[in-house]
Amino acid sequence: MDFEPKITTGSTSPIFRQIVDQVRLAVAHGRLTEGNQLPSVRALAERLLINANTVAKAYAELNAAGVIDTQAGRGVFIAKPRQPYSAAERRRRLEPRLDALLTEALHLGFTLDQIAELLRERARRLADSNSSGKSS
Amino acid sequence: MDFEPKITTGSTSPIFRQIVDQVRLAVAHGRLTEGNQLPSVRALAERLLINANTVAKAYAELNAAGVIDTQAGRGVFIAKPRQPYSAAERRRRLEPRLDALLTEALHLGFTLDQIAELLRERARRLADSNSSGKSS
Amino acid sequence: MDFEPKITTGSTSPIFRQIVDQVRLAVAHGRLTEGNQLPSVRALAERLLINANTVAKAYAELNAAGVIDTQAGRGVFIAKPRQPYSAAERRRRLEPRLDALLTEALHLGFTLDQIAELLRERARRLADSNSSGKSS
Amino acid sequence: MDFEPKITTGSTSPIFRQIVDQVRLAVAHGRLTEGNQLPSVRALAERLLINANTVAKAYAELNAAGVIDTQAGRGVFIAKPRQPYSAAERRRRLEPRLDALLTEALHLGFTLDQIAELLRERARRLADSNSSGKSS
DNA sequence: GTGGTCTAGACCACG
DNA sequence: GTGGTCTAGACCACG
Repeated sequence: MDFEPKITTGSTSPIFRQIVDQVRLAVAHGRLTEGNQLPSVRALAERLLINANTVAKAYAELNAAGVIDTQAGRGVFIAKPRQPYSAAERRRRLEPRLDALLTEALHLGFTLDQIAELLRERARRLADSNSSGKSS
Repeated sequence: MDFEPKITTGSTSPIFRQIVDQVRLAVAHGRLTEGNQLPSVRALAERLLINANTVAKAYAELNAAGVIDTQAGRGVFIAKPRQPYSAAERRRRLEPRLDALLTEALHLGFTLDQIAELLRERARRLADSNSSGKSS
Repeated sequence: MDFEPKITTGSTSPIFRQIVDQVRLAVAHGRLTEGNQLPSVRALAERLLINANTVAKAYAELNAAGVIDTQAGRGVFIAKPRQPYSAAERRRRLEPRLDALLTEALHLGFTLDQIAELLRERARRLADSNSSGKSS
Repeated sequence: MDFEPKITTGSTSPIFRQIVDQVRLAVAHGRLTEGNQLPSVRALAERLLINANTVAKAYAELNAAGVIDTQAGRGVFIAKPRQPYSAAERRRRLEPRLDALLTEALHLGFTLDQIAELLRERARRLADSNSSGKSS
């Protein structure tokens, strides 16, 4: 319940998406695991100084994606990890994001090999922070 | 002037972004170099059967990014390449996007090796679709 | 575009769900097929005398489920049929609905065999209305 | 009085509905018959470790449906079975639910035979979980 | 014109 | 107290 997302109001990505991404990241890092309770819609809205509907929208998306279980009247909990999409759908969902990343990285002047190496480096960092609990 | 972007009206990404990305990719791949002329806003809009405002918006973004020079009354040209960012700055800009991609991909159930392989596959496809599409 | 859902404001199921179900049913019946355009968010909201956000919520769910493709600035279209969920996830999603139906039907006094027979009968009706275009 | 519903707090369906459904199923299956006594609101709430209001709400619905008789100061009993609906009325009530289930299932990619098979499987499971769960 | 995001606030269902 | 639905209305992105 001490989950504390940070949002940036003037950012490129919408507030509800920042919440979704941070919950996913926290799950990927192992900071949130099955059964952990998230703050209530209203509590998180107050803490972040945003509208409760915005939090509700983020939670609805996480719910649809099977990341959290929402229990009306009880609260919001991290769900048992599952893999809802078919192999084809998973590729379908990842490819546009890969294309966007590639376009951006190539234009920044990175070569494909550099991008792949950076990717592995970030993945290691992710794995480390996962096992050691927290690192910066 | 024979630059011929391909746009997909039924795509997820906005038309203006497809144009921006394809110009940037062509520059990154060396298919468009300093001084090359691009079609005028109106010419490109007519050829692609899209709204002239959409092309204008794409060109405006490319102008602001220093990728092209719009010379009133003369035409639109690829600008002198500039590398305004230091190596550290380039990494700083790319890393959050890499992290977001990794989180999403790992969440979808892909392994790091699968992600790297898909990345190379998409890079091949992006290069192919851009180089083979020069004539109309 | 002549898609005309009927909603009941005092009903048990929320308005946005009624819209979702009717689009799905129309697709199942073959009355809506790939590429067909749906009314815009605002147009449908005006026609049904409901708030645009309610229609937007229905469309967002259909979008997430891959039933429609939403193109900002262009409109809403029936997507190419696809099967986004894994086999396990499909069962996971169907079972609670089967349980609810069984409970209701058994309490109404139907036997399991009667339920199964009724199910086939409704499926035939669905198939018929699909091939003949429209029936009551 | 040895009626012992099983509730799952982490479930999708509300607790009060789980109680209602289990009483209805037990009646439909003949495991509870006219005159059988159910635990009092408080007793059941304590046994299930849930709020007494939740049990009260379930009993209220069962009362309204004529499934149970609450006799103030005496207890809660299974009512005389009544079959208030004509055959036509029963079908009229079930069909829209069958149609909704079919639409959803076909949309998920199940064939009619698969749906029928799953239906029987769930019916077996519902019967088992109810009959084998009589003692605490 | 199209859809997307967000706020403010009401009302309901569930516990 | 918990989350869910809906309205009314502002503002933004895209074409």
